[in-house]
Amino acid sequence: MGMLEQAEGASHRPAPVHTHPDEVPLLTALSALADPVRIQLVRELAKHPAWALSCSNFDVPVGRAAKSHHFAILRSAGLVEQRDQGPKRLNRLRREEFDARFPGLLDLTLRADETE
Amino acid sequence: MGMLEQAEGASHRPAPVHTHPDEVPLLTALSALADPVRIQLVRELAKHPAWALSCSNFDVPVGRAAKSHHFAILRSAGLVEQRDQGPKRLNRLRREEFDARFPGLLDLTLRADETE
DNA sequence: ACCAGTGTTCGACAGTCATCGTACAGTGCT
DNA sequence: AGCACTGTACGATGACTGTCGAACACTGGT
Repeated sequence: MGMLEQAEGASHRPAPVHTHPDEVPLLTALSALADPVRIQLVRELAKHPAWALSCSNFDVPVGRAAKSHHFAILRSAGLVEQRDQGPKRLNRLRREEFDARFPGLLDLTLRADETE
Repeated sequence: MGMLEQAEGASHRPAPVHTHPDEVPLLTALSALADPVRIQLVRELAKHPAWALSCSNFDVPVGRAAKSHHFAILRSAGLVEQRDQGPKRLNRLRREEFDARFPGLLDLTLRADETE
């Protein structure tokens, strides 16, 4: 069985739980971005094309457990979408959708911050 | 004894410490707004003209001590300016200055939030 | 079938934060 | 002088949160 199957691969892994930005309260969005590690994740994510990076590709000064935790928060805030491909979990920044819900907030986060 | 007298009548009270929005890191601004009580304070402040409200005029479900703490955080985030008048401490939302530093963030906070 | 790589979950821990009650300090008024 | 009002400072407390280590689960290749 070595066929190029992408639709029904009998994935025995629970799909990541997502929340659409439209269903995210403002407080949740602000809390998600009010963390240095998560800001770094979002910024690095924005520097690459969608689905280009898996979780392990991010260079943040925390272990895998904490990294997984941060991605869960970013998902529940409607900031990141994840898709499983093989053993990896590819990420995509939800630019348009999030910007439609919270106009300017993502641009603000991505912009170079002189006063840091 | 005092020779360092202020111009206006000898205020023996320490003036509130302010931080200009230009000197506020993004993380500090987001953290300041990532709190339900402070969001409420900012919104209520925006509904009245500048210097119209003293701290005790705000109807938030916390005691005076916590309220004072929240105002200190809002000051240090460049969101609120305070001025003493008599026993009261009048407040003003730093709309223009904060919006120049973090464009759109204040509008985002003040806008009615359907998904709450 | 084993194994290396990837990511999640669990328990535990330390640090931070929001809150309270109380005490304290100014201000203005009588 | 007192007194009422306003706001801050302090200490304590409970809750939340970011972090880790270890165990676990899944995938794909050897």
